[in-house]
Amino acid sequence: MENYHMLFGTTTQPSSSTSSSYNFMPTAGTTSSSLHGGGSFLAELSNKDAASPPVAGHGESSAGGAAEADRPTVPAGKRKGEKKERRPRYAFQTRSEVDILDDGYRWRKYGQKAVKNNRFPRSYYRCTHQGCNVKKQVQRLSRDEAVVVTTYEGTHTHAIEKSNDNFEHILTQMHIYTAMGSNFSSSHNMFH
DNA sequence: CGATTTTGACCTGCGC
DNA sequence: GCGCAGGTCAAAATCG
Repeated sequence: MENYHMLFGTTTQPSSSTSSSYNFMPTAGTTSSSLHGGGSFLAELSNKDAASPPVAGHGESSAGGAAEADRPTVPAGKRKGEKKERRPRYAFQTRSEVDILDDGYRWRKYGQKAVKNNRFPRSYYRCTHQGCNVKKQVQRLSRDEAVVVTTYEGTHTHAIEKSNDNFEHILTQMHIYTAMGSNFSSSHNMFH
């Protein structure tokens, strides 16, 4: 059914090249102002402890979920002590008409859930590359449906297979704002 | 035929 | 302790 694949060409805005504008989220909270939507999102990011849940993330698939036929007695996740390296989190705000931005990587959608503060559902994507546990979540602001917030979790360990426009270029340079709960010392200034 | 998407169910963490 | 919110997985369906 969905046939919309690429991209910014359609549209009403001939704009230049890619048209989308990239805006990094300010840590200062300029957007908070009195908006609940924006504030909420920021608060969540900074509030998250990123303790890395032992849930089935890697290692063995194990029975994370409950199969309808069998009731797993195994509680998902029991690894205690395992810390695993922390996953860097990058949040980007993009202005686009489509939620799915092609950054050059292959993403497989693995879930969609609606958030409370947003009328639009949040989509969860995962890198299909083997060994690349990078996750990406896309969320659209109900306040500004034109604004799409993309949050990247982890870092790609493989090179981009697609050399789209300069998107990758920008993405590569986008590693600026890090929304983490324990590792965000430097990089305070977007422009160093 | 394979890969990917879609939807529902289920689990975990936190708050109260 | 229960409920809410968010996040993930799994099976089925669909597209190419």
